[in-house]
Amino acid sequence: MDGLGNSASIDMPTASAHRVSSGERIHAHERPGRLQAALQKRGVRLTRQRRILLEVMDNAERHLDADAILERARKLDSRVHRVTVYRTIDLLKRNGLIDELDLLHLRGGQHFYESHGPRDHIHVACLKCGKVREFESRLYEKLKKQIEQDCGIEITMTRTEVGGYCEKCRK
Amino acid sequence: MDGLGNSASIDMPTASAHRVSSGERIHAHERPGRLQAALQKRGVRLTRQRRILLEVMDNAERHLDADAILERARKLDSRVHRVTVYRTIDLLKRNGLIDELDLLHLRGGQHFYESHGPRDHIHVACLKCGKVREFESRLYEKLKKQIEQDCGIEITMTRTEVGGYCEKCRK
DNA sequence: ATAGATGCAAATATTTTGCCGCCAG
DNA sequence: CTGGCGGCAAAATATTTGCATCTAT
Repeated sequence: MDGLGNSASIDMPTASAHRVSSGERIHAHERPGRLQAALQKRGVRLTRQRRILLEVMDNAERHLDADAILERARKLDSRVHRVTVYRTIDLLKRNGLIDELDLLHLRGGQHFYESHGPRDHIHVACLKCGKVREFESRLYEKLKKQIEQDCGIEITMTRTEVGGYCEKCRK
Repeated sequence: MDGLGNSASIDMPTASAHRVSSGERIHAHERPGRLQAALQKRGVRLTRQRRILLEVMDNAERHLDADAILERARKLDSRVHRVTVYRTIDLLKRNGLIDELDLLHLRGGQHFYESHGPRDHIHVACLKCGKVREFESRLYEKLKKQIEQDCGIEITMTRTEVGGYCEKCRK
């Protein structure tokens, strides 16, 4: 049941941060921190709170919003301020290191972030149970090429979010 | 320069509402109002303010946010309240008559709305000049079918937003 | 030493809610 | 007539900004 599409079931964000850890293939960054390395290479100043925030985002197994990031960061070091979370998110966005998602605003108006790897993917959400999974497809890559050609645009970011009812929730 | 892809250049939302009126093919609802007709058929009560709001949305040549809708509505009848705009948007969403877009939050956190026709389309935005155009493609339809199959989901809504730099802005 | 980062408080921006009087059907 | 609808004020949610202080380099 997959073929082209990769998948990773991910729980919807909740205030109570608990991982589902669906095991393998979450993404692929472990100890040193991809984000931290990237910023360092760009000569960005690495402060105590940045290190913590980057670690949180690097190790997140699901899409976190600002609030969830803050919560996790504070478990590591309570001296992290909410404003710093927003400023760090902004820094990472400006450097093109993370993607901002809305996940169809299933639970409010906030944004979710993911440290984006090399491959684009689609977010597929069940409107009933809230599960979100990621999906990659060659067709998607083809579609983007078509858009670039036909619209004469050079694409730098994409966001595809699909909502519907999953197998379980249809029964 | 088109083929599969339909296109319609649309200005980015601005406080000062002025239409670009790129002429033909904006969508396809004129006088009586597709939205109004749809609600009437469903037996929804049609109040003075609803009629106005539906007219505004039916005749919009570009994607409007709540504020722009209010502004236009007030030009027709100043007795329309902001809260009513939100409640009407909610009504239309619940009835599946409009789509909610973020347009990549090019200008803030607000949402944009469009009275959706039968065909899904992709929103392609230039990150520099802010122009948004719509794009339809058979490939997109195929992709959705693939997602339904591979993810076992029954898709009820999709949102694809693409950002990049258009021909003019690359020069 | 110093440019840039953080903390704190307050401001913004956007959307939602409670309550009560009003109007479309 | 009456139940849903709209107005108003206030709350809620999400994010940003000004300014003084601190710190990584």
